[in-house]
Amino acid sequence: EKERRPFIFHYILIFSSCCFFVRWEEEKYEDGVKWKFLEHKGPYFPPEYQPLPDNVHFYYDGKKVKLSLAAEEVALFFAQMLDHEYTTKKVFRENFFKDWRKEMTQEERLLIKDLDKCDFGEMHAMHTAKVEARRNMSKEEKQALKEANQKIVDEYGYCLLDHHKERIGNFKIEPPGLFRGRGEHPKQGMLKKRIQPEDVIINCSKESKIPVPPAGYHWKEVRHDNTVTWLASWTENIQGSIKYIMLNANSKLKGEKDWEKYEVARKLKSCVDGIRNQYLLDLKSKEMGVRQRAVALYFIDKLALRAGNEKEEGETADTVGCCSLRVEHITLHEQLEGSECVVEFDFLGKDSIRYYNKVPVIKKVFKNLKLFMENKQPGDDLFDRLSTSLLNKHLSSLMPGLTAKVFRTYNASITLQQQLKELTNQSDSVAEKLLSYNRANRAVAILCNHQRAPPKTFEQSMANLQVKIDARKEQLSLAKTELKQAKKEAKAKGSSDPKRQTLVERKKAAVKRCEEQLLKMEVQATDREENKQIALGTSKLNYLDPRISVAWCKNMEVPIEKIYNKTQRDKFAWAIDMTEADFEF
DNA sequence: AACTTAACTTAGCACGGATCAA
DNA sequence: TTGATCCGTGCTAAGTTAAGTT
Repeated sequence: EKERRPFIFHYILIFSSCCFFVRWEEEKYEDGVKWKFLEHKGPYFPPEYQPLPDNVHFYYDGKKVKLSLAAEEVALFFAQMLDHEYTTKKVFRENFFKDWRKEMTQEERLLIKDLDKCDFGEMHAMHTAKVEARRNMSKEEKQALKEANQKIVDEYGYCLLDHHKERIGNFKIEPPGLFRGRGEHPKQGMLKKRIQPEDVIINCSKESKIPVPPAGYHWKEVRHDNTVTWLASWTENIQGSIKYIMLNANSKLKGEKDWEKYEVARKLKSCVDGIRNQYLLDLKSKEMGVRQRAVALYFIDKLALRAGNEKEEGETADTVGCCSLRVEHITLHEQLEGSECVVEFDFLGKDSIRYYNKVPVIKKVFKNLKLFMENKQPGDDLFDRLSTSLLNKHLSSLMPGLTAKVFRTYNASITLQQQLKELTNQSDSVAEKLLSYNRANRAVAILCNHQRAPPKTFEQSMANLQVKIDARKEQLSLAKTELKQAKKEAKAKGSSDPKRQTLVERKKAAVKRCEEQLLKMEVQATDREENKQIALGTSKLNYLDPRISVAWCKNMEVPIEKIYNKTQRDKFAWAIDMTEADFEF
């Protein structure tokens, strides 16, 4: 099936409408309507549980125990994870054991009372062997497996939305297993239950071919709601939240939404000065709530903090964003490392990623913070008169569509644009330009605190690269000597011998190629070192207006493939198609 | 409730060295 | 000796699903 991008046409109409007054409005549906026709095959269910073979056993207190099917399945979830740190954590083990016991028969429950007496060794070994066997499959077997998977994608991976075939993002029902919460999650280790067709709501057009549930089962519900974009949903048993099956990022619906997001952020660019002036004035307000709002906004704008919704205690890991900061998360320094009025932040943000930063702030903010912290305990809210809904309500009154996260998008994108301007030179090589691009990207990732665990093999791979660089240096000096030699010989015998001349040319080319390769590797080493703990992908995919990158590529004559891989080019197809070199965010 | 953002896990693939046939 | 191909390693891309925002 050929790719298609109808929404690009749509955008072009919107844009050209400024100049030509094209009647593009007809393209749009009435408010809230996302589609007129939606047809799909429903979600793909994970395979049924396969009981243990007869030669694999579970032992309790040294004795062989044949578990019931349900208990065995859950035991295997744990056994499979034995290599993982999770299974050493107290909370994880306790949650697992509690939920496992719920799956046991009365008899099993009476016997199995202590997780420490459980021996999952054979089950774990079986799992490891399976992983190994899979790795060692023959080419033919791998090919067969690949084809089988492709068949599933072909059948379940696409839907028909308003006459167009669209890729679905996640068409598979999440398989059962043990919940892997991030950070100190109070529910880690709990049993994430198997989803049955009876749990699944299907959303599609009335007049479409309704997806058929697996034989012998029924859907929970089939509905026809064209004001939402999801194709199927179910409620997950850990938090009781709803999971959705939605379209791929390269779809019209997602692409349009993405484009809108950046348009809102660009609108903020045009009024951010006024908004900044306003919150600077608000720092002096008589109303405490307004002052707290102003300080929070100052942080969100300056530091690109997330909004920070309140969270239910005991349901999730203890993490915070701006509005939910507590007194214990900041330390005030009148004087620190040569700066005045420094705020030291130390808290766990989304995914329990630590945010640590020392930031000089203006006096008024500093004074307000002191005031907010007066007579409070470490565990008290810093902004006790503020919530994300209050903050967002205020923001939307300043500009339609403005919310806290728009500042993150805006500051990320504007930073990229500035950094690219500052760091890149037309005369640089492509490798150097790419290093500059990555550095600009990195500045954004640091601003947004996008971290990653350093790769396990980091040190080794840096060392390997260094070895290669040294080898190339050697090669280069050799090539240079050879060039000198060739030149000498060419001169000595006079320029009449064309063979000598071509040899000189060839040696020159070799030196140049060698130099280029060396530079490329040295640049790569620098880039990798600087990127050790920084994740560039998140900002690239979610915060940086792709049109900035596309325009930069055009200006710098860098092929777009150098900065966006296939998936990213698909997702940003709209930007790649519409953006001219003179685009400005 | 619906949707975006996020890091982690796994799959797949490119690359370079080893091995083998011609 | 040379070119082809095999094979393991290490990295990137894709997939997964948790955790945010509105």
